[in-house]
Amino acid sequence: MSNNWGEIRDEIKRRVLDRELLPGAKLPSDQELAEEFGCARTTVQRAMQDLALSGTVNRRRKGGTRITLHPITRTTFDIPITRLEIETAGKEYGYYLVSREILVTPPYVASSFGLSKPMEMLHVVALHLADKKPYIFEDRWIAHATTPEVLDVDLSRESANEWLIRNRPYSDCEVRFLAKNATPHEAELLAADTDDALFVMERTTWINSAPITMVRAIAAPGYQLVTKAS
Amino acid sequence: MSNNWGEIRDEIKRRVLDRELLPGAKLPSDQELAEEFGCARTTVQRAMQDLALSGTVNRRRKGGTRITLHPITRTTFDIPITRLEIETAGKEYGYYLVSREILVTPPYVASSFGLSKPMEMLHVVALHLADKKPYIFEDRWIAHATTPEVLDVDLSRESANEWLIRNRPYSDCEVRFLAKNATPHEAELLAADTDDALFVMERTTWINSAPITMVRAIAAPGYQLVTKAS
DNA sequence: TAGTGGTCTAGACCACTCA
DNA sequence: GAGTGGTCTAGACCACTAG
Repeated sequence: MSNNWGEIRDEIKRRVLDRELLPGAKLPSDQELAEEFGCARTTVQRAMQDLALSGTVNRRRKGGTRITLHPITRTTFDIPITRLEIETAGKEYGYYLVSREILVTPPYVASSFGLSKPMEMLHVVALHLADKKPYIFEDRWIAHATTPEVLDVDLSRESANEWLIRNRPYSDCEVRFLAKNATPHEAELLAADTDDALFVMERTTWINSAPITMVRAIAAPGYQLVTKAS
Repeated sequence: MSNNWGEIRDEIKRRVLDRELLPGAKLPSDQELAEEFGCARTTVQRAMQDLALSGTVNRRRKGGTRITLHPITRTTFDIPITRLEIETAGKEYGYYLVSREILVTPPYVASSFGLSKPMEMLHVVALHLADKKPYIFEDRWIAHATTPEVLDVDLSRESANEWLIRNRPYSDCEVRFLAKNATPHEAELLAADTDDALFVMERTTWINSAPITMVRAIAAPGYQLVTKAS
């Protein structure tokens, strides 16, 4: 007799792990499970909501609940502010503004925003340091047409990322992870060798389809993104 | 007067995007919001559950609900079966078993599993092809002590990944993303050049702390992982 | 210790979709 | 058309924690 939704979820998970329920198997209806567990249907619904969210089961009206046929690994990454990531690791944070200028967007930036024409944006290049060593190199474009106040910010003291997070929420965000060889310039800034494999995180954000910023964050050699999945 | 939870969620989100609610701002209690929106408290609770899950707000008993002070980008990746990923992209899937042998785990594998001592595992190397071109190179260790049936599977016809997914659910999974330079061997298999930057996805899975498998999937040059975030 | 969020119940109606 | 999941209500009690 389980009367909390977490126990019901765990019991269903156990049946999957113990192979009592195989991929594709159909579960009883919520109503029947409620009777089995001796609880209200709402409670079963809450457990099933969680299992559906984690990808364990698929639910369809009239079709019922089934164990996912082709399970996928669903991973969630929280990408923090770089300063907090470094400080949380117990290291000393450092920040260095490399350049700041208004330029016309090159094609790859415009296309990332989905713009049909190039436009002027604020281009900011900066370096984040952990214990005085290069950690992440940041190449950022900011649409000052959308956020004009950013032109008055002293970006040599505070990273554009932190200012934007406090002052410019976004409605949409696209994230890309990839690998690239270090250019001589990147190698120099990151204390790496030319052609070293570097891990790159790109993010583009919009507010109601108006561009806000696009950033390419290039990590120093050895960087890993780690997470636990369900 | 909103009486469905999605509308309430969207209205709160709108207030955040329009900067009517700033990071750190305290929201009225669920009870008060229920009166404002003219609905039951349960409905507000459902909306808030969603906002908390997406990282928009923080909720604490007695402390109330606040707009997240340091918003983070929370991204969710679904890592599918490679065959389905290729077929979904409308390409022809190919699979080639490179090697299969029982070996003692090298230190990096044992430590990834959290094992104190090395143990014998099945080591499988395979290549996934998209339209006859190398797509992902897979280097996998399978704990046949946990899953002895895998020794009888013909891994030249079916990838170990697909067999495991159908036959060996996991309770825990750790995922790592990183970049590495191609070794001569990897370069040859992936039709790349030695030292090309390659994107690597590593996954280690357990069932109730017993090791199942660890895989290092190395993608051909140009591979990107893309997702939309909230 | 009092306020706030988390959960459960019992019942109702609706929305989707399978047969 | 009927079965099943999704949502809403009104009320209750519990669990956590800020002041």
